[in-house]
Amino acid sequence: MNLRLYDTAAGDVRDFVPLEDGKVGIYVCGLTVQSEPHVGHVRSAVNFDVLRRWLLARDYDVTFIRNITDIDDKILAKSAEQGRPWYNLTYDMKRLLDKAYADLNVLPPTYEPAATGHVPEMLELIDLLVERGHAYAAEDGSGDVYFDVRSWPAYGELTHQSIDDMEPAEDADPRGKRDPRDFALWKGHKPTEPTTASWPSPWGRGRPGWHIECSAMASKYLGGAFDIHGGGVDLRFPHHENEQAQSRAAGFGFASYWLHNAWITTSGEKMSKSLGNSLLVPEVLKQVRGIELRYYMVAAHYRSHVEFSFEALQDAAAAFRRIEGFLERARTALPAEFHVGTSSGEEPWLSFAAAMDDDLGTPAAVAVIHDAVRLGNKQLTEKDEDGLKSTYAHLHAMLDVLGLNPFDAVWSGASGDDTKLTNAIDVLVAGLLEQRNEARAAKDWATADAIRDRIKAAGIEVEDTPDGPRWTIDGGSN
RNA sequence: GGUGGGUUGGCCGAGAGGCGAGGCAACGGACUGCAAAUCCGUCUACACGGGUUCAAAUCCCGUACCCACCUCCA
Repeated sequence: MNLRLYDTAAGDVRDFVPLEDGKVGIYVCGLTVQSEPHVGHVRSAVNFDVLRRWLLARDYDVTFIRNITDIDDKILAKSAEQGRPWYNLTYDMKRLLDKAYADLNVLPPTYEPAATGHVPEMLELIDLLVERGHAYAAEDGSGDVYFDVRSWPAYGELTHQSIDDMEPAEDADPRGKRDPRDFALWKGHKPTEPTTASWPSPWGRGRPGWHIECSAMASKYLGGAFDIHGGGVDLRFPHHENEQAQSRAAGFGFASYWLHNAWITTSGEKMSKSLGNSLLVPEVLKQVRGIELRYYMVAAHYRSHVEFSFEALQDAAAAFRRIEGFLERARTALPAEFHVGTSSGEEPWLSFAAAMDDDLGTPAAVAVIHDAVRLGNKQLTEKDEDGLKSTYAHLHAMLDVLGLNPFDAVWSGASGDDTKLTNAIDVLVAGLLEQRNEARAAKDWATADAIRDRIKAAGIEVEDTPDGPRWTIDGGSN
């Protein structure tokens, strides 16, 4: 069985064959750190995190580079608006972004290069493009350097467009451009912009254009040719088209596969257009736990639009709690010394793997997980310990691939205070449950139910099981 | 104008010629003092109009509507 991925450049699903056996290099366009991360922003990170985890599960040696863009027009505009240095804005936003990633169990990349740390590499690349006749300094003395799209016949190949069919941008400022579609590799410093946002170059002080950073950083950390380049659909054009054009014009092979994740929208429109803060990651995490939000994202295919709604989010959370509930019951039922091994060529792993190999078919993979949960619940009631061990172990392995294993240490609070608290509650609840048991033994149902209601009022759910009552804090363990 | 994607049941969300993913909700049953949880069962579908085929949600043609991108965007 082979992994197959949808490649935007090919417009179809292709067998994944890495350039070097057993190794995969991935470059993902991260965020421009100019505002607080909302749910839409983190989807991309979650989607590509799943890709990465699946490749790791397939025993690939994965190098995963995800950049941040920390200098651009918007950053300068916003920082000016907010009356603080641009580098303070980007630094703050980056810290919030890191927190959001961590809350969603997105693995840290191998490295996270920032544009401003790679100006020399970009200048080197621009120089090479000028030398090869694919770039030119603006003729109006602005200090800009442009990529010459007409000099690169393959321009448009990634998004299957021809230059002549492209609508010139309404606000295109022709300045010193030879063709309105030429794009900036380097932007000459403007007196209205802070000098801290400019770097020396052969063309005078200035700052990098948007696209060049990814070309420079990808080749620095992954080599001139690498396996997978990812990002949101909106980046296909112009960003990725331009990246590919300039890299290939410079003589690099660049990416073999292009993967693009779809949007999360609200009321049918892009989140960036939505007003209000309710979709910022920390806000959403007031309603559901990080693992539940992640489940919501993983349960949809990465190439499908997700129409965000809190109702759907709550449904997803309920579905996830079913999985979690089983795992907790199974863990209690299994001997404490039972350790989960690695998964192998058995069901349901095989079905799960087949789903994942099919262009990361997480919806089908999640269905396999639910089937396993149903089977496991049956094994639990039938006291089929061997079967239960196997199901439990497989679920661990599958959930690990999706980054959704509730027992993963990342989901529990950072402090050890949780355990203390749990123990304290356990002692208190145990006392009440003892009273309730006495009442039940005396068939005094009114008293028994009153005690249960009282515990419930504290947000603690009591369930009677064949092995006696057990309690859980409402809505999971967060 | 060009390019790409979509429309599935009460809701979410897969599938891509036959064998009805899955979850949530609802209903019935089992279990329970009652619940909860769990299990078993049931129900509501493929935007519209044609066509191809023994067989279409799936392929083809057309129509409608929606979304994204065309140099700020995850």
